[in-house]
Amino acid sequence: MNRTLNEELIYEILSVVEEIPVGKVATYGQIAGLIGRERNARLIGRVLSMAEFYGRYPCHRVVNQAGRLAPGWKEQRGLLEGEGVPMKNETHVAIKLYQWEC
DNA sequence: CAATTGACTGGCA
DNA sequence: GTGCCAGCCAATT
Repeated sequence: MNRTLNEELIYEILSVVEEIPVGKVATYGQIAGLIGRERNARLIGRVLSMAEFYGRYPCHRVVNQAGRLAPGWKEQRGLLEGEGVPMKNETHVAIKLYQWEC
C-alpha cells in the first residue's frame, strides 16, 4: 500500500489529534481549522479512518459538531467512556461540555 | 481519466 | 433539535 494520502496532510492532522487531552473531545471542523483547512472537515474523517494505518492516534476523541460518533465504529463509544467522556446516548457524547479548547 | 462517495461544516428555514 | 443546499478534497469505483 502506498501512502495514498499526502504525508504532510497526515502529519498536520495527526499532530493536532495527538494534542487532544484525555477526557476531552475535538470536532472535525476544529481540527480542520488548526491545520489550515477549515472547509476540509471531511478530510479529517477520511484521514482518521486510515489513521490507524499510519500510526496509533486517539482518533476516537474526534467527533462531529453534533457530538455524534463515527457511524459504523462501535468501539469508539467504549474508548471515550474509558477516558472519562460520558455518553449522552448510544451515539452521542456530551461534547457541549467536553469539547477541547486550545 | 470522470463520476461517485464520505468518520463534515456552516448558513438558512 | 432537524432538514436542505453548497463547498472542499482524497479514496474508490
